[in-house]
Amino acid sequence: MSTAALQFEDTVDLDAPENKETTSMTSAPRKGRPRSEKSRNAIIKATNNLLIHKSVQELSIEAIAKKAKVGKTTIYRWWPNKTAVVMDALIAQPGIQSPLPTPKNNAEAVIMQLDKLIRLLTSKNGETIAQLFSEAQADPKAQKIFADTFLSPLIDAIEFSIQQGIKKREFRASLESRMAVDMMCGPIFFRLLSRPDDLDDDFRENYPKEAVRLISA
Amino acid sequence: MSTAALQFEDTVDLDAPENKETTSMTSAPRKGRPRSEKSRNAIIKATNNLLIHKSVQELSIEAIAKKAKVGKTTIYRWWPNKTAVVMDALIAQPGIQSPLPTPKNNAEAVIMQLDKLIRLLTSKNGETIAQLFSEAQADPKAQKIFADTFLSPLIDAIEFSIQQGIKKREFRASLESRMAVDMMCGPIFFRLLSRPDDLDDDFRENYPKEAVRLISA
Amino acid sequence: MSTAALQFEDTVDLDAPENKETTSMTSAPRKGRPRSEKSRNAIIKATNNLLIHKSVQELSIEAIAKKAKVGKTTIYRWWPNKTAVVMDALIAQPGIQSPLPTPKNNAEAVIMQLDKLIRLLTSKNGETIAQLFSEAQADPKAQKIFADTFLSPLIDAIEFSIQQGIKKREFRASLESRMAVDMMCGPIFFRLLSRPDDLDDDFRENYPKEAVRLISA
Amino acid sequence: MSTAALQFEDTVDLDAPENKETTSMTSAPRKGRPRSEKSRNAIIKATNNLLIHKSVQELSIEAIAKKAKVGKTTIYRWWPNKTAVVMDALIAQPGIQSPLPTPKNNAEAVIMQLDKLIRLLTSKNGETIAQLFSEAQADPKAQKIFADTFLSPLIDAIEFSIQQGIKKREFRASLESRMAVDMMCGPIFFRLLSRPDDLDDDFRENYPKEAVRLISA
DNA sequence: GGGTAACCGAGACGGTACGTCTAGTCTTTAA
DNA sequence: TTAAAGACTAGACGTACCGTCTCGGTTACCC
Repeated sequence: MSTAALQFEDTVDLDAPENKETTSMTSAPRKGRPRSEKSRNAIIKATNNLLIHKSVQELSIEAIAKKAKVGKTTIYRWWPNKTAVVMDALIAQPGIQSPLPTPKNNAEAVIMQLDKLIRLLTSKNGETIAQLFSEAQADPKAQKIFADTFLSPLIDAIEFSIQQGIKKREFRASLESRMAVDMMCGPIFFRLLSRPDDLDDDFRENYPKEAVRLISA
Repeated sequence: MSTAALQFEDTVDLDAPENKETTSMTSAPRKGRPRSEKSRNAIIKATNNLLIHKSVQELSIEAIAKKAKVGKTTIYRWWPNKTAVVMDALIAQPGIQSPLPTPKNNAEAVIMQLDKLIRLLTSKNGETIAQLFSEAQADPKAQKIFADTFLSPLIDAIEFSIQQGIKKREFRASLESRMAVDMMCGPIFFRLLSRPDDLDDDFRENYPKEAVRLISA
Repeated sequence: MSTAALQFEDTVDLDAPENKETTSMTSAPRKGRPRSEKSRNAIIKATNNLLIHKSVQELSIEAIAKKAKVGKTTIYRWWPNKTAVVMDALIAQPGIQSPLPTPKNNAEAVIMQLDKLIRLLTSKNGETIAQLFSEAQADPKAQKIFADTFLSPLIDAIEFSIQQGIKKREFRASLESRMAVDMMCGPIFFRLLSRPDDLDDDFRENYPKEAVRLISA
Repeated sequence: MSTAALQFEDTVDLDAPENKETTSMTSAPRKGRPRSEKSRNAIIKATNNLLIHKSVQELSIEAIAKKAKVGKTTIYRWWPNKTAVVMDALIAQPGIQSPLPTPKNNAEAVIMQLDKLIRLLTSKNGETIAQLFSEAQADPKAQKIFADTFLSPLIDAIEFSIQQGIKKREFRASLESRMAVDMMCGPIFFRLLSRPDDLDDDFRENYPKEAVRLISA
């Protein structure tokens, strides 16, 4: 999904999926009227606008269609459900994917990645992401979309750094990388979901260092 | 909320709240027809039965009322929302609260508490709890209910153990107890929500010890 | 529309119109891509197949297009509406038009025409015709198509016979031919629409004679 | 359904049906909130208002609900389909049922009944009735409703007069009453459906007499 | 022991959104 | 150049629930 080699240039690489439903990269000479890019943009924009004042749960496909001046069918044609639309809308926002500066070692890499994650979840989209994460719980389809589009790229990158760190003896050799990832990211998401207000500057300042110290050799 | 002194006898004490909305323990000689305990039980039972085949999100007040042969109004009179009903239904299940044996030190206490938490989330109710946690994201009222009824008792108990541990020099002095709690519990919930299948015996075996080791002095 | 002279050779002449929208008989070397006869046949066939299980009202252009594996536009380009398509599909069925034997007088002519009409409406297409007649009520365009293609040829022929009969003193002189036609055909259609089951052999046997007797001198 | 004895006082007796879906005549102590008569009236009124500018086909349940400020469910709860609503709306209009003066014989009775029928079909509701008649073709449920509510009362009354007339030797003895009814009513409905504009004063003046003459002894 | 107050079930109410379907139009590529 | 394919906007369909309301009835307490 996300090539580790690219991690610091396009860590979260949310636009990579090449999801055949939403993008047509195939050069097959498609017949008929092509998908309207204008409609797609209108839908994404409308969704983002509505998300400013509403929660994901309150959001309705109907409202998006109305605001985007688009037929409901057009939305259902290209996205399987609300979660998928919101996901795409989220990704389309500028600043979601920003490259990280090159770190001097893997500890610093992880710290930077955690810091970035916290920043992301603290931003005005944090709440939306939390809601998406939640929404996904009950719907395996949505869960897969969330995992593929958002969670995996993020986690894979961190895992890669940790694996590198273990190899280079920066981190403890006894570490299982997957559990290490959970230990790094878990607390952040737990705060997001349980006490989002405590996801503050103070936390962003201290947590990454503290966390990385725990796994350092 | 939950007195720390009781932690090992009734740690999770989910039935304690005496929420004035759901129970009337006040001995004030209320007028009128008293609440029908039969109806309450029917509702709880119906909810639990429905939860076997449906997710919390799929569950509807209407369906509960129908199954319990109860008027919708009766549900709305006693519970503010679906989350509250499900919560009560969950608590009513046997085996949710079980006292823990007395630990020989605070490290062991935390390990036992984490183990218990994992067991709880791995049980057949784990999924329901995850869904409740999620559902709560969009609705502050539900969030408060979930926190008060489930999360706080649990976390407070762990925090108490950690504080004790810090005081007794079992745990690192530099620790902020709140963050330590997040570090202990976060990874568990993160797995629950992101890769519930990895919340397995192996994890239950290893994680608590590993986690506690990290904060030990 | 239908020349009276042809009445007994091709009374109902449903395929006569040479409607420029539906057929291209002009030998002018039309430019551009020629109309696909394959598509036309597929549409007609699909329509007839769908009519076996569905009423005209339940039939949709969309369904026809899908079944015929044809774009909706292709249908819209060649037929103004559903009624027109169904009409063409009906006509394409074999056995709709059959010439009548030469009658010995106008009374017999009318009887034969009524008998033929009843046979037509009793056949497996009778129901479809009734539905077309109905469908036309709400849509003037459809009404015109139905009248031109089906009703007028039929009625004109009967009216012609009646006019001849009046002239030859076979029928009462006081008769207004238009009203006489209504009196002949009305009861048949009324039964068709109100109690189609009563449009039976018995009726076909007795009605035409009875009706003609009423207008005979 | 319609007692013949009442024919001239309440010939069409459209409000008789005592349809269990729409009226509750049973003295059973009904549970639950009773049906809102206010809503029922609002729906009927809205339907009639909309029918002024729209055809039955153009009419939508949604539009009725909106105009009547009523939930769609409320309409679906009490009427099986659009046809039924329109039927009830039609009946509710004043002047639909008007008693006829006492006739001096059965011939005059039939003439008066035919005249009334033509008047009814010529009135501003004529078009709606034609559309209902049509709409009913494809839907057996609607057909039954139309027959029971509108057609039967009307036809039964005429048939009764004809039967009386036959008994009293006013009409030909060879007549089968059912066919006679079709012969009387068929032409009227045929004109209504095929050339409604010809359903004019002239026709109303002449047809009934002409028709009755045909069946007179 | 009658009155009264709060409960109970049932179920109708006005609404909102769902996901599907169809109509008729518009915009491409293929013939 | 036109045909054909298929995406487009628009909006109705009938269903499911929401949270509220209004019934007739029941069950306690309080005078």
